[in-house]
Amino acid sequence: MRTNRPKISDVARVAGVSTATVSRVLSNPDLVSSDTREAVQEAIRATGYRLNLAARNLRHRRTGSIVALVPNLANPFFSEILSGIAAVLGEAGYNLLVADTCRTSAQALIDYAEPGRADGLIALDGRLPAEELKGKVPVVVACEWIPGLAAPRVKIDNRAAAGLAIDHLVALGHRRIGHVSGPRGNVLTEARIAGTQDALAAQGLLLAPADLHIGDFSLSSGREAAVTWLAQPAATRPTAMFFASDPMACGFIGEVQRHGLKVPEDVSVVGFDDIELVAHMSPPLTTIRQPRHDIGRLAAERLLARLKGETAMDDTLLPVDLVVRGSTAAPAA
Amino acid sequence: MRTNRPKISDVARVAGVSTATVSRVLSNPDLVSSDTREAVQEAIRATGYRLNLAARNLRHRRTGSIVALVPNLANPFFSEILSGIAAVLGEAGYNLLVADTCRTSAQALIDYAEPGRADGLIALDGRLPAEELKGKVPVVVACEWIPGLAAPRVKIDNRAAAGLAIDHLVALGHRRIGHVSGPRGNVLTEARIAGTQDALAAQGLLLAPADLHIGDFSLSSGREAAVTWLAQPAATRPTAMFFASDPMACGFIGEVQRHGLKVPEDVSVVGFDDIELVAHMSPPLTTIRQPRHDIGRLAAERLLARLKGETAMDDTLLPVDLVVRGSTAAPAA
DNA sequence: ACCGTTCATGCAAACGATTACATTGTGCAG
DNA sequence: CTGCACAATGTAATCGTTTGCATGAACGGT
Repeated sequence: MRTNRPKISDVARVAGVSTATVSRVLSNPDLVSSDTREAVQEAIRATGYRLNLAARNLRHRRTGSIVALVPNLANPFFSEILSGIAAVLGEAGYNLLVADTCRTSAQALIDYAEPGRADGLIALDGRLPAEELKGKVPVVVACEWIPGLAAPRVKIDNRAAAGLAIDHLVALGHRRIGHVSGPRGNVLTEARIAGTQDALAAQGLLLAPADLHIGDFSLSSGREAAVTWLAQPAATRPTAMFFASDPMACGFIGEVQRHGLKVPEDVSVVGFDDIELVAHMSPPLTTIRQPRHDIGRLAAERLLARLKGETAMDDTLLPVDLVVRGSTAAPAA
Repeated sequence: MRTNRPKISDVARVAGVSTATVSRVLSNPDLVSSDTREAVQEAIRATGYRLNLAARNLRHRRTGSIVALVPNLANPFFSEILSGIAAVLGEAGYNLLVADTCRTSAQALIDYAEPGRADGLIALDGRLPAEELKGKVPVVVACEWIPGLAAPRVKIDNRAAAGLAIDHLVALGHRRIGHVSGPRGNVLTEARIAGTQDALAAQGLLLAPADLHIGDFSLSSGREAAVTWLAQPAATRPTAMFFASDPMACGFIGEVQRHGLKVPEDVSVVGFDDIELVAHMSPPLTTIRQPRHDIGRLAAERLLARLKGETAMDDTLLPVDLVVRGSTAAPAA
């Protein structure tokens, strides 16, 4: 570490003023006369001075960073949300700290919520312990939510989104529709299962227990669902499947095609998320589009507003679209 | 901001010792007798004391964070590298700061390299200005590299990787092979074009100017390459295409299929990166696998080693594999 | 009984900025 | 000419830790 980095007192000496004046030039230029201001700025240039953020933060009792807790950094779904968060925070002069909740110890995660570590926290993971987050830095939850935690939430209406998918399939003529969910215990999983059941019920249909597969959002769990589905007699298995994530839908389609069946002729498929690639597969995937970048942006904006004193705790619900592409069609006669 | 957060002096008062002793319990427990140590720990518990990192960092003249500069956070390719970086840094007790180079002003990016902001920097973007990074925090470059910057690099052998792809296609019997590259000015672009040309030359073949498409790694640029390719007379256009990224290969395949042609029957396709989804498309994509997670891990480890005093600046080259799947076959007779 | 070690602890000065308060100088009204 | 308001600057305390140095107690060897 260079020990010779110029500090504010060096600038002060060169400019022939006190450190207070230099500091004022830096953070409140109007308070100093234009003559001195220019002399100080010249001295800053001459010395190559750069502000030490740690010192400023200590004095201001803030850190200038926001931490985002992400369930899985490698998942493109989350990275696009992060991108939205980063855009807003960068503009506002905040640093973005990220931590992968699946690779970090529980204690370390809670420590991120300590003031002194970050000024605020955006949780993209609903499985964080509500109790441990109370009384620490302001929190906003995006996508998922944390039961029992009083924090603004930015998300979509998952039940309604599932309804869109089911209604589309029913309108095409499907009567037996299966669902591949996320892992048990995930709040999205429950909301989307409930939405599926509701929408089916509204049409006088039922989600048979055998047609509900518990997955984990990953490609391979979609493939496993395909194996089970393929093992059922063709006459009685669902003619359409609704997946709680696009990767699962892709895994399913890949496996089904490998067995010589065709999508959508032999089975219709609806995904969830609309990640970029699925529009270019064959068949292109019908799916529910989530405005991921906006979710990130809004979550960051809500958090910044809270840091400025806003106290509203209400949820923000973003609209979703059903994007109809080639993976859905009327069932075979 | 709670003003009543207990500080080290509160703990000291409760425990009946000096602040120095409390500090030693925290960072160097062996220096204090077990009696006092326990008293202090009890006082810490009683007061609910939590260390203020900003203060410690100020004193230690370090920040405890590493910043990663990513060209595009939303790109799954980078997010998996980030995941590797996060894994290593988290374990070592460092924070991971991320910034999106395409959404951040040039000055702001350079500021990240200031000591006081972060202790080190991992650049995933080769277009950062080498001059501006000199004399600041230690840097490691991953995937890409920055010409003129003396920093360890962690990457793959891009020329050799391109060679693997070309050799595979030639071995299948292809004689006219096209290449869709990344954007001009990107170091990977040049290396992969050179590798393609070298490998073709070694087989007595040539990359015709008309068969080199300049893309930008995105899906849509792959689709544009398909439009151009489709417009060429079927008899004389390339029978195989090598892409500098998987998304471009997907965009190409999607467009070609939409026009009723088949992969690999009508054209063989090789991608680059092996992102997770492409194994499940139809046809599954033949591609070059990059060990993304390992690239991230190694880059982080190299940086930590530099922070501990290691001075070696040599490059780390990671092995790549050709993953042969269904998108390549012998050309039609 | 004396003295040099060693061990445990305290005192106070850093780390590098910000800012409440004090001080000085200037202009202007009375 | 006096006094007051205000603008520009300086002085020094502060943010919460860490750590070099000093101190004093305990101990063992002679």
